[in-house]
Amino acid sequence: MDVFLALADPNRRAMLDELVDGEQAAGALAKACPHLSQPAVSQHLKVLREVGLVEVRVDGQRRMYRRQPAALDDVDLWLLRHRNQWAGRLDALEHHLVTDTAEGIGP
Amino acid sequence: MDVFLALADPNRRAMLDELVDGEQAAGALAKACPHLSQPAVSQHLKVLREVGLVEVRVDGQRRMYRRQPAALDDVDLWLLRHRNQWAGRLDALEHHLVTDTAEGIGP
DNA sequence: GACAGATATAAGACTGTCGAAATATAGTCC
DNA sequence: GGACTATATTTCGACAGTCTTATATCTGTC
Repeated sequence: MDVFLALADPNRRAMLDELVDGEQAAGALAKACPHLSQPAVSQHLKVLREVGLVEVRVDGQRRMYRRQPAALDDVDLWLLRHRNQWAGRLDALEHHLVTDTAEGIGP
Repeated sequence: MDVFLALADPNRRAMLDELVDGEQAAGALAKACPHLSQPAVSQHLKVLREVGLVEVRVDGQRRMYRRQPAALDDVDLWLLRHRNQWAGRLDALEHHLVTDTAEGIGP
């Protein structure tokens, strides 16, 4: 299993999304994915761990997970080569960004 | 099948890599993947077509394929949110880039 | 040490994907 | 129209990934 394959699963991407705001306990992540059982979440976390996308910190009886963005370097490198029209496409990209996340940024 | 899943296959990524320098006929792509049969290549091209990563142009009895980088926007958007330490990580990224591709750039 | 909570692991069924072989379609040349 | 080339599609078997249920492990509390 490599990083690309790990990111191919929507549930795993959603779990990484949950971690954007900071570290979370495995249980909290499980509650954030109500359509998944606890073992399913644990298995996904194992995959994310194995490819280096997350790291764990033991805190009492909880395991706190945090992202490890360095693991995305491979994906970044690949994308950079396939995005050599960067300058031309940045506008559309930025437009998407603003449109999609504006409601979460206001005062 | 979505873009993330399409990119999860190393053969499909290799085929997109082949297209970086410009459009290629399906046959040329098949020859670039000697470990794959012609039907296998055709199936991968179908997947890439369906998710919008490539487009076809009919030229006589050949089908010329070219990349469609706009289809990578979803991936870009996702990565941007997971790379908010950009400034801090750019150095490492650039270092990788230079190290990995230097031999192909020289005078 | 027994118990409860949080998380991980094991085992099995199900599903989807990959690749090969055979076949079909479409264009070109004679 | 027939032979030939290039590409696509279909069918099938094998394998890998994902989910569920049941069980194990570890930690803190009484």
